Amino acid sequence: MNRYNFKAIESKWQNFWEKNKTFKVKTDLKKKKFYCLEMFPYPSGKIHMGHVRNYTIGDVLARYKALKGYNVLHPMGWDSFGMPAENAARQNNLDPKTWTESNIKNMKAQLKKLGLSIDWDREISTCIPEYYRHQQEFFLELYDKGLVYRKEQYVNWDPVDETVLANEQVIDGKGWRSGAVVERKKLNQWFFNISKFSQELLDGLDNLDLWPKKVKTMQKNWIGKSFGCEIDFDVEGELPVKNIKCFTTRPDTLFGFSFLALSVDHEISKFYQKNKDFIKFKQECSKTGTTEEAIAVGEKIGFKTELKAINPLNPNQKVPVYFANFVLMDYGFGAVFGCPAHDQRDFDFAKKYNLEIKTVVRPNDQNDNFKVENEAYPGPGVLINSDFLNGLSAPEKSVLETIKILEDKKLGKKQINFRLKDWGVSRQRYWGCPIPIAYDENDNAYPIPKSKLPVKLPENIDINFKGNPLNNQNDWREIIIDGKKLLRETDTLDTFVCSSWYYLRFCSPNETGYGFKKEDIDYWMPVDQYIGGVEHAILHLLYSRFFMHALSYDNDKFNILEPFDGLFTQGMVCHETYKDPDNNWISPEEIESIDGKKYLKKDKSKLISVGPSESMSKSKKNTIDPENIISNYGADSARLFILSDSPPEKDVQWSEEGIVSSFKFIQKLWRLNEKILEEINKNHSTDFDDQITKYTNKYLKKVHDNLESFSYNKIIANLYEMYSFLNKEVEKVYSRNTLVNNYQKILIVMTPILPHFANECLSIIKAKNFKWPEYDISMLKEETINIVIQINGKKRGLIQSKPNISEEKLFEIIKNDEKIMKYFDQKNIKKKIYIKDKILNIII
RNA sequence: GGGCGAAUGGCGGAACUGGUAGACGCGCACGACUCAAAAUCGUGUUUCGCAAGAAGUGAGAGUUCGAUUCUCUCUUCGCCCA
Repeated sequence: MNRYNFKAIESKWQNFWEKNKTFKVKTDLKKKKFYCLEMFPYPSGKIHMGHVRNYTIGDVLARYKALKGYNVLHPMGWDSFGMPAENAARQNNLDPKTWTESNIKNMKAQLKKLGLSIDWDREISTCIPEYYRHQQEFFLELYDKGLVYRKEQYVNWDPVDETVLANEQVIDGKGWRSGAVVERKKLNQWFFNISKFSQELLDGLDNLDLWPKKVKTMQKNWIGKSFGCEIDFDVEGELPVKNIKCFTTRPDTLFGFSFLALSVDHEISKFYQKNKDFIKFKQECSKTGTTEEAIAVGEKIGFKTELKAINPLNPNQKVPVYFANFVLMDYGFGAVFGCPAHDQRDFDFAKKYNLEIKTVVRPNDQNDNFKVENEAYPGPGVLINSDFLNGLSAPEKSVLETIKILEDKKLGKKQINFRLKDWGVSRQRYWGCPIPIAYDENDNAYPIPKSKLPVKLPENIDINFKGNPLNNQNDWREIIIDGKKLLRETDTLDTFVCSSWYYLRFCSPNETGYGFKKEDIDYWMPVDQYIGGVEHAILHLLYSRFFMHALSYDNDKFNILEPFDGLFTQGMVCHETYKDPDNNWISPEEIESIDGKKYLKKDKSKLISVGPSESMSKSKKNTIDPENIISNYGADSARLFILSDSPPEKDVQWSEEGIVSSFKFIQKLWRLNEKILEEINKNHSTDFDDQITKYTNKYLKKVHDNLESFSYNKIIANLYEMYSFLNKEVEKVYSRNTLVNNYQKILIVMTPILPHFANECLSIIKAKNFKWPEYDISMLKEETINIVIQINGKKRGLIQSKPNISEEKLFEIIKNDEKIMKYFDQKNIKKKIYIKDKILNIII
């Protein structure tokens, strides 16, 4: 008996697929298509277990759909612009391009060893001019449509990386990569007008039935539609200001009004430009970040103006107007009215400046004497101390009612507000897609004519230049357009722009005239199944959706609004963490077990403590290198293990025992294969043929159902069950044809998971041109069924019977069953509940 | 603080629309093979109990003939937002 030689067989099949271009596809209108896409990787150097999981899940689906007869587009590419390349280049004193290219080469070789069914002829890389030139074209298209604009804005500035960070890249007030405390800085930036599509992006979610609910909720919250009211406050004072506009979601709390707060960038600030105290105050404000979190957590500070604001519902009430650090210019109108009793920020502010705190909402279970004391009460309830609004239930009724009153008196109007802000796409970085814009000496922007695209990144730059090396490239910066001497933009595009349309490029990877060919995207788009990590739930997915809206806008030749029909978010790969007595992280490869419980460092020096299983990360050293796993156990073992046990959407625990047992199981399957090959040549009978055919049918149905519902872990369980059935049964003599037929079907449905092993076995039994075997519904009927007998809902027995048995007949059988009859006396039966062929519950 | 989700043996996890809880795997125990070990194969494995039996799906209630599944309250954990 031969041991299964995975090394020889896996490389044999990988070479076969490559040589025959098995997975190469073309646009073919006669065939139904399936576009299976996994999020493309950043070429960081090596693949990690997360990639193995992501691409295995996708590959199972792609191979399944191909066998089902679909024309399957399953491509792979590289999200190859971005900061790590620049950082690595600085460290190793080489250029980002060289570093990136060599990483791609390595990772491609690693991915090939996984045996993925990828059409490598469609490989793309976002950092090459053939890709990003089309991105520049899109940028100019959006520019022409008015969806791109430039404005000066405060940004989150990372002083270490010398770059701008998106709000979501700021974590606890610090840069997500550098960890430096983030500052506020005003810079000229390019923006995509994503907020123009807020409502459309929100509505679109309702039709994405094949997206996880969780992701849709997250996007909904991110877009943040709120319903409220715009109120015009009259003001008095020495400044030439008559009124101030505010947006509020709680106009019903107007009677609790005790101050009005302005953003330091509010136009009224122009009257204070020379006031030293104000300048100092403004500086103080810039120390708090721009995130909503930083504002909520940070201390609330204010600068009192000489203005007084008048309560529109109570003209006798006049309250002070402040500049305050918790008011942002880009939300609402940069002005809010303060109601301390029912908003925590306002409460903190009022406490600090000794302002009135008037309770105007009481919780439903309190009486009208309720008073806010130590913290604001933002919850629902009933309006009190509010004159003609008293008694209204808050917030639903009271908000609507108040808006109506304000509208009638022409003091305000209903308004919808979104939290979603425009997408700042400028990055002060070298390794990104150049923005195709140049400026004259007055800083007027000129788009680079399309005939001059691509704007190529200069090579041979001085990567050690502090800040953005492009600022140092004078030869490159200068450009003459229409006889005018201009200077190029040196900011590059956020890499999220590159990944916002790459799935279109996969449809026509070699098209030179434009980013894609219409007939290709008409055929392939949308992506039928998109698979990736949940960490991209908001940004990447929202930006991609926006990009399609933006391309479709004012364009009758492009009408894709939603790029991803189905979305699946897989869980992370976790591993136990290890520490030595000095509290240093220790990698799993450096330790060994003494008795299965205690661990020592391999040099026997130190006892290791075992920590909780956490998602694999370099910093905690709990990573497992897929390359070692593949060379020790083979790609099929790795695929089998990564799919087994945990459902794909949940985190999976990596364990040494697990991968070893997957490896052993493939060896078992191989021995079974040899056994079957022997049996095929033995005497033939047809006595048992029905039995194996029926079993195979049931198995096919289970695998099919589990494939369709992404329950890949259950397919592995089915596979184990199938093994033990066949291993026991195969020695019964089956007729040759029946055995081969059924075995072939079993092997075919194995190919998505164990492509090398199953294809090898299929070729041994000379199976050719096979398709996905459909199960036969008529063969799924059971001949004997089990009926549970319950007394008062408790299981007391099990009756085997033919299907379709009547209650009377069943009861006749029970009467002769002592084991059941001892539990009750027939005279005491109150009621019998019979669910046909399933259960009989006798109530006594 | 808000939103969403989860909780089932020693562990990962099954259980279709309410109908045999614990499939399958890991681990563990015992047995076979072996001088021995590894590998392999077989048997067993929710808990208590010799057994008959009883209890049992985070806790508590409710609906139901019947609840892991539905409803309410609570606890813990995870993720996202703040």
